[in-house]
Amino acid sequence: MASTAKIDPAPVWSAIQAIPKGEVASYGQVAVRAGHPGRARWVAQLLARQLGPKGLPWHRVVRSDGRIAFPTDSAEFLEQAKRLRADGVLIVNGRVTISKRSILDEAIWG
DNA sequence: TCAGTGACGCACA
DNA sequence: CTGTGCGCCACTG
Repeated sequence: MASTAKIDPAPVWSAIQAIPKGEVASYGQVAVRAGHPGRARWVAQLLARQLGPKGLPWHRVVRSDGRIAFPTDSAEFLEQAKRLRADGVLIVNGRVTISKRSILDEAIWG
């Protein structure tokens, strides 16, 4: 069989959808939640390819430092920052102003 | 098949 | 605190 055998991204979309409004999660945390620990880059790649369902709250996925993955001068950055603010998340210096990484660690699922 | 790439993460200075 | 370097792994051409 010549199947491409690519990993099923479904659990990844599920993990992102599971992020509560007003909170954010890191790529690594999403990867773990999706059952693929250490695949943070893979998760980022999926989003970069703009795959996944339409209503996917991709803007709630940030770096482990709470930093937005895009350059501060990028249009994509402004887009994500705008959406996060709409969710009630405050952004300062391109960084999510949440109690350190309360969420990035395990405040959500841990 | 091989080599390059990247919306990452972490250790170290 | 910031900046730099390396490792990681899946996908693309």
